[in-house]
Amino acid sequence: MKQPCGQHSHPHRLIQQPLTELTERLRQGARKITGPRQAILDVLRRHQSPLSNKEIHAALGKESCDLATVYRNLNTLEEMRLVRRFDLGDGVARFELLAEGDDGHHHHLVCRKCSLVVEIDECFPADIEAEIGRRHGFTQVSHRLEFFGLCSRCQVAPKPVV
Amino acid sequence: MKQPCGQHSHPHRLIQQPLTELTERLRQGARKITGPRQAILDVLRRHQSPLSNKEIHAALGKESCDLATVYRNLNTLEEMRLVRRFDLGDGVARFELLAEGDDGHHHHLVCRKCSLVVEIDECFPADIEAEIGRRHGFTQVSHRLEFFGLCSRCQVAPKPVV
DNA sequence: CATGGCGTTGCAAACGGATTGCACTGAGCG
DNA sequence: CGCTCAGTGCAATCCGTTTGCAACGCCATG
Repeated sequence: MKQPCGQHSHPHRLIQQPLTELTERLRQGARKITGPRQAILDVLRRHQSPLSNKEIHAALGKESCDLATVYRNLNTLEEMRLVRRFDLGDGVARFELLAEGDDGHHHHLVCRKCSLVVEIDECFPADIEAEIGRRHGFTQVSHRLEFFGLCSRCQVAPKPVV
Repeated sequence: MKQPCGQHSHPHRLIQQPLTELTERLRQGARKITGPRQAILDVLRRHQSPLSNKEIHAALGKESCDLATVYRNLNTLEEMRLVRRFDLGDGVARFELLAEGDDGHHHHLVCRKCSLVVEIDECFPADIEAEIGRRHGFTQVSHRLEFFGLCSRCQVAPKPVV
């Protein structure tokens, strides 16, 4: 079913432009540019909505690797700030590609039925965090904010459309 | 270690005032007033911070019951709007007692190190939800908002104080 | 272009929170 | 005071995620 990772004959084909920059960032962390690593980043590059480990694993084509490797890599990539982790509240971690220099701060509007995810611009007045922190003696305050609702499709269709 | 639930000799002792009201709401749902049920509500009544299933189970004294029963009861109680479920992002569900008529809408400020939880008043202008929904074709929009930071204790102490 | 170290991978086992099937118990109605 | 069905204990199970270990392979260095 799965095949060993060392066997792909064109290891760099999927990486298009950001190879240099990517290589740079990987090297800085004493990280290696492996087949699975590239393939995972490539899957994220092709999707706009946050993807779960399992979804990413399923989307890997012939470059597939073990699910555990997907987990490990996403943890690593998050550490390196190449991806951002989202918690949509269903107990499944999802990830988005993070652009260079981008702090990736935005929120999501999630459909309760079909889990459709829309990116949201709205956010807090930034000073509220500091204010809240000061009021309660906290520092380094950040926040997590997600909206939930019923998307237009699920309002009419009683059955979820995945 | 655990003892059967039927053995407590004073089944109603812990319930103080809200027995009538509680009984009312339980009866309406064709629910029974059992020992574990009372004990769980009582534990929540004695705490202000949200508690996990495991914490609640540990806090049950001689009224203890099976952990599975704690899970089942909290699901039931949430359904009945007697408690509110919080997701603090660590993959563990936590619960707070919900007062009669209270919609329980508020948010938390959580310490990243020691998991201290403080209740927060700040929230969104209510119309933002509707606005966001309208803009993206969603209805019934709600939100989840949590703040994370370093509490005053953990700012000085490098080690978490649980 | 060969070599070696260490970061990475596959595989399987384990982990932790949560759920569930089943037989038994007991709350509360008539 | 019985009957009935919600509730319970117990153990098995589920699912997302992590981890131990041996083999592998990326890549800095010679």
